Amino acid sequence: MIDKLEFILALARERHFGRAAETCGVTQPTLSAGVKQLEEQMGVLLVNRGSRFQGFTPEGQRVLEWARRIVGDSRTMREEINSLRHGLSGRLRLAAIPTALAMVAALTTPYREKHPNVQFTIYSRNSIEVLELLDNLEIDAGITYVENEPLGRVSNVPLYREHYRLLTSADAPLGNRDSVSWAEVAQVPLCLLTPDMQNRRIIDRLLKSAGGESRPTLESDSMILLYSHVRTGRWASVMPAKIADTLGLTDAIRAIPIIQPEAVQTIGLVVPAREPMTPITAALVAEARRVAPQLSG
Amino acid sequence: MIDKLEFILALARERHFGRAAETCGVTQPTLSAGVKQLEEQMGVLLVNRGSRFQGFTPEGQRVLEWARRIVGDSRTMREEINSLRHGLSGRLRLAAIPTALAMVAALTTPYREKHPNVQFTIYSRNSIEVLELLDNLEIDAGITYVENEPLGRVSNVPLYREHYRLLTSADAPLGNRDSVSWAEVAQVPLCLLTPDMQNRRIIDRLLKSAGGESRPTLESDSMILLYSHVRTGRWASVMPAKIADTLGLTDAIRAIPIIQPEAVQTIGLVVPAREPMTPITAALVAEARRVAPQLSG
DNA sequence: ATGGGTTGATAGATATCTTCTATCGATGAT
DNA sequence: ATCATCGATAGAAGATATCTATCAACCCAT
Repeated sequence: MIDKLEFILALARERHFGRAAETCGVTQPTLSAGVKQLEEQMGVLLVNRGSRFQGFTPEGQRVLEWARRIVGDSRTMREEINSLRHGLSGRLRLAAIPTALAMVAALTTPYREKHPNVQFTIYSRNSIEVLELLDNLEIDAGITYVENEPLGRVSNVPLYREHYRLLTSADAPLGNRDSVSWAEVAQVPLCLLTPDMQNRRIIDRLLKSAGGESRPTLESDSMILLYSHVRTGRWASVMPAKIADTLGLTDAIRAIPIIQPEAVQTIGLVVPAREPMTPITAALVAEARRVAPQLSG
Repeated sequence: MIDKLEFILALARERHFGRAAETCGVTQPTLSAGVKQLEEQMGVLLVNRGSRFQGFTPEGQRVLEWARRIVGDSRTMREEINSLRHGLSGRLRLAAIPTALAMVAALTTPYREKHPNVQFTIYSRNSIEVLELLDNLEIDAGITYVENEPLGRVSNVPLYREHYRLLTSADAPLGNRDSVSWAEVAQVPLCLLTPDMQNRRIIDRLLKSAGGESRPTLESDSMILLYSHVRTGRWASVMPAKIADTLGLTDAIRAIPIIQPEAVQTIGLVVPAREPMTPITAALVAEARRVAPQLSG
């Protein structure tokens, strides 16, 4: 039965019978039959079909909610029993927004020292995708903004606060300043993240409320790409202080605090709002609580 | 998979492979094989066996906890989907302590008017058994004391407060009084519930703290039996005011308030502490919240 | 000790269910 | 009109599950 519920989960994320079947490691007829069997047991159609997947019926959506929960619980149970025998082991799947990638190591490093048998898989995703992956049980935890856009069915542990810096060459127009305003930043051609990233939306909002407009010369979904452009000394960007520090800058590049307003965004760990958590996730939450005071600033 | 978890639940309540199998509607080898399969999947022994059932291993106890949850959720899901189609229908299973039996009708009657397709099964059990039945998913809700002995993993809705009366013939020693003390009651030969009932333990405690001792002439686990003895005019008992009122007394029998101390016990509805509840249970909780103010006194 | 009763495990046969491959019909795009 | 895509269906092969029958260990009483 639980495996049929996994079919529903796969179908929800793939929205396609064939692909859903593939991710479940079965053929498409098998998945079709599984869904159909669920429908017979429930006595209701769960999926609207018309020669292709057309979403879930209202009943299907409720079953989907339950499936998330039941499948999640059954995995947590297995993990818990496993931990009782072999200590903490398995794989911790994590997704972080690009601007937070640099600080993930502050979490994984002490974690690994305590639990050397846990392996990590870490995805770089935008904040919406992080929540989707969490919903679909494809990751155990996410790292994203915790106080802006709605989070949904998760609980969170604040980790640190993001302060913004103008990264620019020392000999560029604003290069000699000790601080700049958002209004001034709005005048500079910038390299920014793509608009699907919440960081970009935050910066757009700040620029707009300072009377400016966001007209980035260059967009990318990769911080590495933005950073490598800035390093040439010919481009400028707005980045969180923490990532600028981590990446390290040449002498010729300056990271100038942006004030007026002094904008701050909290980044935190998000985990499914369900008790109990898997032991692997619980240990990550504990670690997050431990390191948060050291990171904050 | 879920059906195997049901085997674990059945085994926990029956503590016997054969009987557990029977309640699951399978043969004993089938249940044995199911448990064994779970053990193989988990990689741990779940049940201590030595030619007979000897309880669960620590891992087995964890699996049992998860099984309660997962099986409960899967039933709730089915019920919820069913309610979406057919409105509220199915069976509401309830257990109440004997002293509360008389007031169950105050709950079931308005419930039935709103949801005529729901059928009821109502057990009379002691307070400990009520909680066990709840744990084992054998009932949807219980009615018992909510503030004395520990309740465990349940949430509760207070329903009314139990006040005690001495039921005795008008021409018996204390029969002409308007109120009596617990110390006085302790001198009277009483008909009381058996000591496995929390009501009896409460009364024993009250008698003892008034310097008396509990030496009931007659014990029974049935309120009907106690009541029928009192009605003869030759026996006395201590009962909650509510049940005395409901049963109705002859002219010759008086229900005398017992004061010093004026002892009060809260009775409430208890349901599994898990969200969401089955629609049938949720409706009962709503009903309980509605009628509680009218009952309290 | 010993025999009867009880308990859970095991063996083997049968039935059921599951999953696969192959193919079809419907739909939508070009 | 043609082609490609998608999900449903049919049929066969394989895997599982469940049953009956029986066994071995154990408990208890004599």
